[in-house]
Amino acid sequence: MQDIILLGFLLNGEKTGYQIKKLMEISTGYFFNTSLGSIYPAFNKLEKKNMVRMTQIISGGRTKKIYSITQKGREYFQSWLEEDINIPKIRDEALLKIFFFQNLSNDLRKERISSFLNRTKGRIKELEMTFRLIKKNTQNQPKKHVEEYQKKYNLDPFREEMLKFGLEYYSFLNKWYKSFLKRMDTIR
Amino acid sequence: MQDIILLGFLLNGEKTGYQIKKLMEISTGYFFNTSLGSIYPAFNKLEKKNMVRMTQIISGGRTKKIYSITQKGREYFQSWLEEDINIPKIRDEALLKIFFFQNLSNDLRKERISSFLNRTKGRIKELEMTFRLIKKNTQNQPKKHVEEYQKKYNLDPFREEMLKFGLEYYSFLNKWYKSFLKRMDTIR
DNA sequence: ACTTGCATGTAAGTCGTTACATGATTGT
DNA sequence: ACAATCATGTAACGACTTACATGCAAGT
Repeated sequence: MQDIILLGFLLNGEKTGYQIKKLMEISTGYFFNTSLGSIYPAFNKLEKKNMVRMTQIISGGRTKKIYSITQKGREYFQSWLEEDINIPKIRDEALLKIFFFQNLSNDLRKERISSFLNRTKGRIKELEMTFRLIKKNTQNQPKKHVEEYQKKYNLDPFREEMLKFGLEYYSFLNKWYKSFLKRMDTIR
Repeated sequence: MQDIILLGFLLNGEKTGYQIKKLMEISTGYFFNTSLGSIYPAFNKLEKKNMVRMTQIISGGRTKKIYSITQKGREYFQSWLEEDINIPKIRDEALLKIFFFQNLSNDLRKERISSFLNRTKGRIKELEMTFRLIKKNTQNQPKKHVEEYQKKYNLDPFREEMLKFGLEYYSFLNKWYKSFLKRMDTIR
């Protein structure tokens, strides 16, 4: 899966590992993120498998390794994309904690859920900000500017959909935990 | 986290690794599951750390290793439980696939989402069945029977809540993907 | 002068899975 | 007889993360 996202990001233009990391943070960040310490070795492996091609350049005194996707890489990515979509495994520490909540005092239970709620609200605000930024840069703007912006962030309608999904997902979480907090006292 | 769930399940009585695996499948299964191949080594490590105590018994010709939690294990579990709840990382392959949907034909997009929807419906039905089973065994039943049942499955109100959460979570997914499918043709 | 960001890389460790291997008991 | 379930274990591998290590460039 690590490989896939690297290949995917190379589809619309060559990039360095560092660039991809930055792109991931502002786009797939909330549902898929990976560290630089795993991106670089991953690229080395992909190069050995002839999935990507590397060009070393010197830009402003800095050495950069720019990767582009090969035909083989494209085919590999495509076959992944065409596969059936697996139901996500939710490995959720929060749910696990609540599963064992019988062993926690009611006061601490409420405190932890409240603080959790605050952080999900923060997450929602972050996503809302990204969304507003997109809208601002794609609505009522000269076409050229919009295209530049979309190219820079590799934006497309489906990626926007994913942002919307994130927003609704965290809203769902927020709603559920809020009502859970309310019910808390009545739960035994 | 692997360790934590093992310790947590030992809180209400000693168990074998195999038993815990079975319990996991019917209770935490949809949000946290782990393989036998990692449970056994995990127990060995926990024993070395004096978090659990092992008693080897022979029951019906079979050798079993029954584990019980120690004081040290209890403390370790408790300190985990009392910690702040982290926002879950959703590492979702489904979302990643949709993120790259621009590279898939509209026909395949629809097909994949439809099949995905069918499987989430299956998941919902599974959870509904478990839920009905609980209700059947805890409502209008002699008290003794209910207690036995709850003890067997380590049932408590919070664990029931987690089942309800799962149901609502998958319903949310279902709803979102359904509307996504409908919108599909209008998305570029 | 100093901090932040750009840019890459390695080593150690964690955490987990799948596949393989064994063997007994229980139900059909 | 045969399949399913109970019961344990190991080996190989995979996929990461964190911490460490280096160094230049740009802005304040």
